[in-house]
Amino acid sequence: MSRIKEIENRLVHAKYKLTTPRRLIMEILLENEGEHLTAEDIHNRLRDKGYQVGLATVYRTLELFCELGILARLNFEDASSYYELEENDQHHHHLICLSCSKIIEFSDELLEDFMESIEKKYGFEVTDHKIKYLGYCSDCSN
Amino acid sequence: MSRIKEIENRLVHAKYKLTTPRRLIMEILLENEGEHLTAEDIHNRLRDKGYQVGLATVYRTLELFCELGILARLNFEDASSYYELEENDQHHHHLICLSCSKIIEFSDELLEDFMESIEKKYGFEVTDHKIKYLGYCSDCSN
DNA sequence: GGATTAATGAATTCCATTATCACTTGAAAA
DNA sequence: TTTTCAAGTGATAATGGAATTCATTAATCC
Repeated sequence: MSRIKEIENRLVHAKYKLTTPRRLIMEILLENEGEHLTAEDIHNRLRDKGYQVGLATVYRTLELFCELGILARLNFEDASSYYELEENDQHHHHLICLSCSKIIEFSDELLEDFMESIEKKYGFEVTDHKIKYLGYCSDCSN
Repeated sequence: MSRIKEIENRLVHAKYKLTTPRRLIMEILLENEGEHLTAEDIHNRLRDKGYQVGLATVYRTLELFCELGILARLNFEDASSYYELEENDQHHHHLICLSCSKIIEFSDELLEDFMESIEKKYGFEVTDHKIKYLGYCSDCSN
C-alpha cells in the first residue's frame, strides 16, 4: 500500500475526512520526508505551490496527525515545534550540533553503548545529553 | 563557601556586577531549589516578597545565569522554559507524566538498564522516551 | 432537498519572550 | 568622598508561534 493511501486509511478509520487541505499537507510532508518542518514552513510551501490553506488549518491538521501517530512533534531548544513523519514505530533520536544546529538522526536498537558508538558513527563530539522518559507516574497509571 | 557566595564569585569572576536584582533572583532560586521555575514564577515570588524587579531583568538574569552554568534551562512539552540550579555538574534527567505532568528527576550513573530500573524505582510506566545528544558535528568540531 | 455536522480560513487573541530606550546604579578613577 | 560612565535596569512596545473565534463552506444523513 502506498504511503499516502496508508495515511488516508488511518484518517478515515479514525472517522476523519480526507479533505483537500489535509491531503495537501500530507503531500508536503511526504515530499519533505526526513526534514523537520514547522507549521509555518508547511504553510509557506503550500503557498509557493499556489495552494491557499489557512495557517489555522495547518496547525489543526498537524495536531490531528500527531494524535493519529502519523506525525511526531519535536521540541528543540528554540520556541518552535517541528514535525516529522513517524515511520513504522521506529524510534529515533537526535544529535544536535551546538555550533550549526544541524540535526542528525539515529535509531536506538541498543541503548547501552550509545555514546561511544554514536560518536564514532557520526563523528559527533557529544558534550551533553538530555533524556526524557514519557509515561505514567504511580499516581496516574491506574 | 556558602552557595550564594560561590555563585557571587562566579558572577564577579566573569566580570559581571553583583546587583540587587541579581542577588534577589539568586535567593529565590536557592529558596526553591529542586523546583522547576519559569521566569514568571520568579517574577511573582519576588513581587510577593515585596521586591519590584522588572520582568525583562528576570529574563536577562536567567539567561546570564545559564551562560555562566549556574542554571539549566529545561524545555518540556509546553511553551515555557523552566529553570533549575545546576548542582555540581551532576546530570539528571526527567520522567514526565503524560497524565498529570508531574516531573520526577533521576540521575544517570548507569545508562544501560535505565528503562527497567527506572520503572521499578519510581513506579513509572514508561511509554516513550526522547533522547537528545548535544555537541559538535564533524563539520564543526575543529 | 433540507437539516445537521464537520471542516475551513481570515482575523483575532493569547502568551512567552525579546527589543527598545531613557533612566539608574555601582564600582573604579580622580 | 565625589565624579564618571559603562553596565544594568525597568516600563513598555514589539515580536512570533500557537490557539481560538466565528462566519462560511463542504460533506453527510434522513
